Amino acid sequence: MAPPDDQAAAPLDKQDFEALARFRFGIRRYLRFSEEIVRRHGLTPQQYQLLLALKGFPEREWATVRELADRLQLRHHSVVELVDRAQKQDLVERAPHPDDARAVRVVLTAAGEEVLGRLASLHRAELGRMAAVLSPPEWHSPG
Amino acid sequence: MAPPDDQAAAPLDKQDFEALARFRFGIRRYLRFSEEIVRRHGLTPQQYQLLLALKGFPEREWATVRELADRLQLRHHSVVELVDRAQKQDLVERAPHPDDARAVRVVLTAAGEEVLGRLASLHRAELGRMAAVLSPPEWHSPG
DNA sequence: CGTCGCCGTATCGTAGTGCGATACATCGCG
DNA sequence: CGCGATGTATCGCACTACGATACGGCGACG
Repeated sequence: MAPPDDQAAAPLDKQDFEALARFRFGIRRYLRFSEEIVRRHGLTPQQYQLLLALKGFPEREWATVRELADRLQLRHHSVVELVDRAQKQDLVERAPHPDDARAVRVVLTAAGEEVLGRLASLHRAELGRMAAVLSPPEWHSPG
Repeated sequence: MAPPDDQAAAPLDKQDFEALARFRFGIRRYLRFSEEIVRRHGLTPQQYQLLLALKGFPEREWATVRELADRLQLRHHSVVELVDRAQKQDLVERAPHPDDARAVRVVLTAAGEEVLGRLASLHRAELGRMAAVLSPPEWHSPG
């Protein structure tokens, strides 16, 4: 009789909107921080994401273009261009895929590894500081 | 003698990189979800953020251009253009500021209010589902 | 009560980047 | 060994955030 506990149906009150807005604000602030610090080191935000996705790839430390497209939530050819630019800056390089001649292994260069180390460290620190704002809101609903 | 407990100094291990990457992946997935659903309703992601920032503004439900620039982490004139586009679609409108003739009150229209309600509801639901992936990582550090 | 520095808003041209459409090579299956 | 499926690359385009700049109201000071 009471509607199912699916929150999607219930209308939002002012508090909900504020929570949603605050969370989005948190994300923006984090990305903004990231962008600034990353640019200071000579890369674009996307390039940092690329490097991080490689180094942080489960099991290995490289990935194919297609895998990256999934992890970065981009189209394949957007990743191609991203890799092109990063390669031009000697952050990553392409290596042949052992099993599939169509695919490409994108791997970090020494230089890429180095910058990433520094940047990731700074990000970890900032994340610790921002944890409160960045945590997704808890709904005061299902009391 | 042991370095201070400031994490920024300690080098990251594979697990840290994976955690960082997973979190960024979560953000991307959420923004991606948001973008898709928002576009399906005829707005751009930025427009949704604008509406949400207005409706979710602490205390009131409107804001000046400058305040929005802070909340959206954009430059003032980027917000101007964003408001221009949103106004053209009848999502928001400009009203004079009671106390300061330089400033502008940006307010939601009825149409804007309506779409926002539906979109915010969907976002709240998705946030519930994604909470696990979206939570900032806890560092296994100071063990 | 007029002038001047300051702040908020708006305009213009530009650069970066993600996308759709398309092309091409390789894989694997019958 | 041909053919659809899959992975990568190319081209042109559109969107949007930005820096530089301009304009107008504001408040303070003499």
